[in-house]
Amino acid sequence: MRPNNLTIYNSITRKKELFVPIHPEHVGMYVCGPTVYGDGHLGHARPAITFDIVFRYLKHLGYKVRYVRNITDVGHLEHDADDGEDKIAKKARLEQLEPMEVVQFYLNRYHKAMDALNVLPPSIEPHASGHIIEQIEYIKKILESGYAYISEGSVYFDVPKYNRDYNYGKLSGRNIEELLSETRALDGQAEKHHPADFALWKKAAPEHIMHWPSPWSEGFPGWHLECSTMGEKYLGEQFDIHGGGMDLKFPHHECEIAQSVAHNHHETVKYWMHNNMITINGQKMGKSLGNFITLDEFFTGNHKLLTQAYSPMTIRFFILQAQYRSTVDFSNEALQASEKAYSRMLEGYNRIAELKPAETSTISDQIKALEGKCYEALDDDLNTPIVIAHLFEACRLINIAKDGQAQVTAEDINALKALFDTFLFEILGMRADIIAGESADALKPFEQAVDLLLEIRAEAKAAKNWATSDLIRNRLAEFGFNVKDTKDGVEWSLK
RNA sequence: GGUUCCUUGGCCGAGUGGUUAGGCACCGGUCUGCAAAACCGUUUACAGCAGUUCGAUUCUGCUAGGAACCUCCA
Repeated sequence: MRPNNLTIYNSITRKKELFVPIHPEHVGMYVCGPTVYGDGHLGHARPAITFDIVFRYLKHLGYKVRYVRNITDVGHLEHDADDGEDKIAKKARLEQLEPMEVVQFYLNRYHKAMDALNVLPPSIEPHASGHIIEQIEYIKKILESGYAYISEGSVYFDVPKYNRDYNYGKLSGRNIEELLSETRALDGQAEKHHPADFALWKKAAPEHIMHWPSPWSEGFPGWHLECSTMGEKYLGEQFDIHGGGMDLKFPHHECEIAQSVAHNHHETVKYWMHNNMITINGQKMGKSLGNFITLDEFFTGNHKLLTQAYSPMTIRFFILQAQYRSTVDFSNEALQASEKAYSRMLEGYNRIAELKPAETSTISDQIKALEGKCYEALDDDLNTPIVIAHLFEACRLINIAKDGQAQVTAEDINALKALFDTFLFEILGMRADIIAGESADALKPFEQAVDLLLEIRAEAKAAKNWATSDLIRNRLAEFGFNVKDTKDGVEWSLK
């Protein structure tokens, strides 16, 4: 194990804390996953990538990590026109599909997008629908402890009672008096004792197609419950990290805390981590505002707000160029800057192989310092933009070495290679192959044809036949090829 | 209205009580038959006002503008 200096910002204490796992060498991490009734959008990529970095870094440090990310496939209520009909059920009826078919369809697409973004699969990906029995047992225990009540076949969490014994609002900084005065009157509130009470079990309306038997009614679990239940089932009564988007702080995570305290009489989570939002024109990208762009649309460029397609690695790099607790604003300009930046970094990385080792080094101190600086940045609450800045510094050193402005030893070259392999590829999870896109084998004949044309051009150039050489270069440019004359000969790339 | 938070140069984005973040763009240079590309170098900041301080972009207060949450949401 590496010595652990990792500090993370704990949302519940509102400060950076040294990360000390509950069980030495093991880490339990739970992250709120997607609701699979639609395609994932750019906003969904943020927590996936953020906690992918946490997962990768903890593993790199030598911890045995169990990472649980749930799939919400039941239980999200809607309060508006459809009177609490489950969202997934609604969509299923709309499309005349089985609810589970909808879930599977979008889940497959979600996995595909995550794979493209090089997000590692979590250790366990439990479905809410597969844990109805556990959720019912969980409710029973809360009822036994007296923090819930039954009303008209539904079970509600008794927030005022809980708040007398504990502190409801601890995470989000709210207090119950405000909630009393501020909570709006919503449909179906009559069966609640207090407006702030929330459902643990909801009796299903007759037209509701996703429901399960329970001691209280034929119905479905409340939407905060799955995370408490599955987190405890797979990670225990106490675990290290719980993550999710900032928009889930209240009420979702607040309710989770209340549920688990009512259930276990102590808190479950040691470190709460929340990623910030991705904005578009300064506003949160999301379903309710209808201003989201799906990941597939980014990959294909098929959206009116996009001026081009962006590769998954461009998206990943873009997200990593901001610290996870800051909002990050989407724009074509910003994405294009990321695309160029990452391509430049890869060029730097590829240039390492071309470096000629010398006997002595003029920049070995600077090269050696970079590793420690990268660890320092990661240890400071996963400051990925700083890691990237240091990697650009490495690129600069590689370039001046390549240019002959500095000398490097074989040891330096290995250190540079290791720096990229560890930080860029292993921990930041970037891939080197993604820019090229198409599979190399399929492109081989085309590459050979281009090489042939450039050979002819080289001969023309040697004969000072500029007309021919320029014709080849200019026509290739029209077809979308960049031709570069370098000291070491001609290079080309597809734009 | 309440809770929490933000405002950094042309753009995106780090960070700090005094010392260059980084990227993109711009400009200058190197290279080149020319060009492009590449590489090197460099310029433009900390919303406004007041206070604390030897010194504030960084701390405090006020003002202006913006965001998230309070309803499903990553």
